[in-house]
Amino acid sequence: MAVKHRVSRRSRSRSVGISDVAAAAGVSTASVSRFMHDPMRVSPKLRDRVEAAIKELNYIPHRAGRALASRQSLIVGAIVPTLENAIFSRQVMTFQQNLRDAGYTLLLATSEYDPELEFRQARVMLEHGVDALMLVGQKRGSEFYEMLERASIPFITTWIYSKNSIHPCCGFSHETAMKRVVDYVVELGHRNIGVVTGFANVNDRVAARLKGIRKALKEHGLELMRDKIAYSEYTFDAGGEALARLLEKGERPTAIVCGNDILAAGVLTEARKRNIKVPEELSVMGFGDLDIAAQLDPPLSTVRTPKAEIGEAAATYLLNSLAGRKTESRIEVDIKFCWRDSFGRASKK
Amino acid sequence: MAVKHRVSRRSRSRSVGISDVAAAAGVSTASVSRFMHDPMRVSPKLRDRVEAAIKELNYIPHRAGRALASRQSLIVGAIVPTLENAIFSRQVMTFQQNLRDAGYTLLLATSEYDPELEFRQARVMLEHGVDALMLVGQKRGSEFYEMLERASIPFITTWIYSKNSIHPCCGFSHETAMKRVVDYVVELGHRNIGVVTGFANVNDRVAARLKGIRKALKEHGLELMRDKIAYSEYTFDAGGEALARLLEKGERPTAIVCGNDILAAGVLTEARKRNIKVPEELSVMGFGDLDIAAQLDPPLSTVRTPKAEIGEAAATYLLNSLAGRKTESRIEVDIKFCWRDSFGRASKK
DNA sequence: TATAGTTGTGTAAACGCTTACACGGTAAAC
DNA sequence: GTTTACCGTGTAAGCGTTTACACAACTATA
Repeated sequence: MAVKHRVSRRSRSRSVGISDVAAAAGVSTASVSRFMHDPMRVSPKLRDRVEAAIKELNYIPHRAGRALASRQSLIVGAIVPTLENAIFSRQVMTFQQNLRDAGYTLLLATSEYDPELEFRQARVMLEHGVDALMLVGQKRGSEFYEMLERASIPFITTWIYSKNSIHPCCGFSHETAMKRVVDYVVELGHRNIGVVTGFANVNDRVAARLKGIRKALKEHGLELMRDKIAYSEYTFDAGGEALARLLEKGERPTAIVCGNDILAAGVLTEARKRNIKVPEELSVMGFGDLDIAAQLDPPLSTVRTPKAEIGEAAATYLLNSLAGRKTESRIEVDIKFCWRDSFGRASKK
Repeated sequence: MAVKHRVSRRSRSRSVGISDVAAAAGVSTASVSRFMHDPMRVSPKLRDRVEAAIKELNYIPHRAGRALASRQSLIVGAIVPTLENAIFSRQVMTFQQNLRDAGYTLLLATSEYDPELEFRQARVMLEHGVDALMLVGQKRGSEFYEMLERASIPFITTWIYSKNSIHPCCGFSHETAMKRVVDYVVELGHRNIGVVTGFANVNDRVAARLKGIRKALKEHGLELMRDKIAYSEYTFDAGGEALARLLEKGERPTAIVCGNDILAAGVLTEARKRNIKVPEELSVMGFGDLDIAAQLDPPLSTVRTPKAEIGEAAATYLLNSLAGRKTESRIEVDIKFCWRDSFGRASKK
């Protein structure tokens, strides 16, 4: 004969729940739930009553409850190295917009190029029950992919493409891109080429670009000497310093190929400081095509990468997977070579 | 005599839950829960068994369950207008890092400067049960703030500051900042000043800056004529076009004050295109101090805003509130005026 | 008129956690 | 040797949803 009486056991105030709405409208919670998902599934009479009750109570459904019961959170995760690089912030923005239009919300984390941190963040995302996950690059330990496997959620790796990639991917071949750049650079008469790049050990895209450079040079009977490579952080100043280091050693290159536009801009500034004429004495090539590239003086030659397209394609792939639609899991996007004034023929000595 | 037997009613496979771990370790779910939160609260023997079971089963706790039971999601939301503007991406990045270090995860949305969209996104965030929320600016309908009030979660508005702000805020006074800029501009001899700015109707910061400009001019007996203002989208090209419009009308200004660095960069490019010498014939002032400002030619004068600091302070405020610590809810950050080569004395005719 | 669908609704179990409360066992205090 | 306190653990209710199932009230069909 135990009379169950509800005691507020917590200090925190109970919020308005579906059962309150149901009570107020004089219907069952099931009906309210059905109304929330598709108002047309309930009778007009009931519809009005529920609608009124919801308004009256300022009811806001709680998705944690839904997530638990329906086993989907309507949250999608993304982990990118940083938002300071515009290529990623652009990608994330587009990604988010596409998710939102499909009713999903974005859970975002940055890895700061730290694999361990990336792993921890991915775990947290799984704890939050993300329905899908977007990542950057593919280089990570097997335990990472095993974890994703166990969670059995769709995921995609971005800024990377290979037609026989094991994992879903969306991007382009950095190796091929850079090879084509260097092919053309050599064609323009450059033989002494310097490289300013990010650190290859933490980043598979950097490594792939270097590989492309080496490959192109080799085909032309050239070689990339160790002292022609300057590794650098992704900042303007570091880019400038990298050029400085390159200039200290041996004969001055006639062309500098950079890992991204930030570095290239730094190189440009440093060259100006040193009164080295670009492109007459030194040609400079960027990578990525940030919006600023065309605003620099001289306008920077670079490789245009479709940041927004990658974000959108990644979202589309994941949404398709979630909806059970079959889609291509290896998506190649187009890049475009933008030859602007910062790059010219090799100066004849 | 109804024997309850568990039937898998769903196609989706049940994931490993706390009760599985409890069963495997031969303890109660309560103990597992206690272990998860503070391993030292359970005996060593139990600790080992639970630990083993967790590893064995690859148990990943499900935060939706926790959120429901404990009434906190460990998620914090942020809504910014866009990530394309580096000031916001920088802010968001720092915000996220600080949250992460405190065990929270970031739910991110963009409003695209659309109040209605911002409202919808905020609602979704509340549905997701965010524990706190970061916003940009203060201009929004009362129903927005009422909704937050009802949810009774801490929130903060950023990029805005006033010592008698109703809402918690973190930023600086755009009005004062711009007034000081223009005070100095006038001091440098400029009388004919053009303004290139974003659209004021959607954005309280833009409006405040314009107010500051007007105030400064008025104090010096000057007035901002309508045909000296060019409204523009936040892109390089639009900034250039805005300058073009300004130049079409009346006497050419000796100085252009811009609402942000993107616009200023566009102005710089357009001036170069037109062979207008900066700063000899035309001085240009930006706002915000993006990293690129110093890389432009000539280096852009601008107002340095502490993007990262705002993100961090916002996170700190919210985390303090969540922890029940008292903190200042109106946070003013410092700005700095960077006078570089793009700005000089007014040319004497 | 009897039968088979169809439609709309309610009931109640489940989702994976947390936590108030109860309880037994050991240690400390008397 | 009793009393008191504390500590570690288990029990079970509850957090706010969804959804399988049952069932009643219709409508269409034979």
